[in-house]
Amino acid sequence: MAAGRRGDVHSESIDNYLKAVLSLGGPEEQRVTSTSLAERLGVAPASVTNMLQKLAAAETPLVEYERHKGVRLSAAGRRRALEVVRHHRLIETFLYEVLDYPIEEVHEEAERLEHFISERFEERIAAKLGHPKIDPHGHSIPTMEGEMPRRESIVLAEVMGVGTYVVESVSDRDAERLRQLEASGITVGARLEVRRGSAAEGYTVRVGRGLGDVEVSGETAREIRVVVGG
Amino acid sequence: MAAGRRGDVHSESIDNYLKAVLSLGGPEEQRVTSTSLAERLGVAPASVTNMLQKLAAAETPLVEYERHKGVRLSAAGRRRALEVVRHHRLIETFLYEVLDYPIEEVHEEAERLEHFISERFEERIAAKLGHPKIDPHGHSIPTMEGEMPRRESIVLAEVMGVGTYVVESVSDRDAERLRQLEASGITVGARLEVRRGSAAEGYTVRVGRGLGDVEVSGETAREIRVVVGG
DNA sequence: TACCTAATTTAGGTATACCTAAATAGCAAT
DNA sequence: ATTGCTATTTAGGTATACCTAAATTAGGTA
Ligand SMILES: [Mn+2]
Ligand SMILES: [Mn+2]
Ligand SMILES: [Mn+2]
Ligand SMILES: [Mn+2]
Repeated sequence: MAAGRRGDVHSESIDNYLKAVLSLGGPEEQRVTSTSLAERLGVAPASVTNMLQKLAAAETPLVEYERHKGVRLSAAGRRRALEVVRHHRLIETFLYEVLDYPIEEVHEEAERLEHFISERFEERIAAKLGHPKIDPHGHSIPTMEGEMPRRESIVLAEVMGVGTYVVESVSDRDAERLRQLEASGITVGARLEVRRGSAAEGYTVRVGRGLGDVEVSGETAREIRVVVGG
Repeated sequence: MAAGRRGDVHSESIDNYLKAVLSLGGPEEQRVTSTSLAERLGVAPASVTNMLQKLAAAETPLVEYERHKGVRLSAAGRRRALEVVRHHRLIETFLYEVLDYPIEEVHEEAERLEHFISERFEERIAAKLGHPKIDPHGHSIPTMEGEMPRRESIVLAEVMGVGTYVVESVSDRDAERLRQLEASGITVGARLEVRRGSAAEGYTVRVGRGLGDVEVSGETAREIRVVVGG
């Protein structure tokens, strides 16, 4: 069978490709390479090429693809990607707020469920949560209309020299890292006083009104976004 | 790849076959024919044969299969089937109680999500609901240990002559029927006064302390279970 | 016992989403 | 302009879960 006449050609796999293109393309929506997609999705590069060609050739193309030049999302592709991200972040918020999940467990569950909930489910949990704008990791939740509010913040790894910041968001990707950050108090909204460091050497920060200093590796600093002040 | 060494060979499809065998086999766990499975699952009989042979040939067989003689669940198959039924019924209860779904919409959503929630999700919604024993349609929720409490009740279609009954459960399978039953007050716990009828001709019943009589087709009567008294 | 029919199984396909290995294309340094 | 390497694509497979059409079988009937 031809999978559905009216553009509703979704699948868990396709959804994940679209999300990956959205995320790797960044705010400027740059073209994304097959290799980076392969790495992100944990599949072989050849599989990516295949899928991209399929997505580009669909009745309603989900990506714009040019051989050897990477892809970007089409309008339809972006719409679906944002819909799935909305699901993901609403589910995370719901698991955290309503079902009392530990913060580091919400991502994995949301990563699966995001593809299978109905519009009704989405609407109901949004209502139950009071139409939240931010998820438990500090990320913007796209609106029902498919708008993703942009927020101004910088990656901690870009910070040079001392200063005081507030944690805007923390990557949800690595549960173990999240657990450690949680343990040292580096959570959304926390005050961070950078004492010294750089992306190359890592940072020494003081958290909240804590007494001791905390070490943050350069790698971890790349997963934390902050805003100036505090 | 070989799908998983340790018996964890589940998939949405397999889960649905196991549930169907459980349900069609009845309390006596009779052998179930390919044809009835094909009908229930909406697939071709040949597809059923294929799947049954696969399930029977697995490292840990999920069914006992004999050519031309139907199947029954193995211990492992029954365990998984009951696990999925537990998911289904907990999800329905959750959607109904916590997310305020209309009763006739819970089944379809549960039918999908039952395959994708984690053990943690199961545990958390069970806790949130106070470890319920009955779902919104009046069906027993299997325990965490895989026990399904048996309840004594009869199908309304088996009722002969007049009498008073209480609705124990209503099939969740057909949303439209459920909406109509809801509208005429035939819901779990309702008092039913059977005025006349039979499975062949349908029934005339008085509901609760309602004044008017309600007609229930023989077909619908097969989807309602009642207990004597009220 | 031979026959008939309905249920079931076998055989041969399709589509999705992967994979490995073998081309090929882009591009940068000689 | 070549060379050489890496990124990417093509070609050819695998596994799952379906399907249709063509056997085959189990039972019951004549
Ligand atoms: Mn997440
Ligand atoms: Mn996902
Ligand atoms: Mn149900
Ligand atoms: Mn299901």
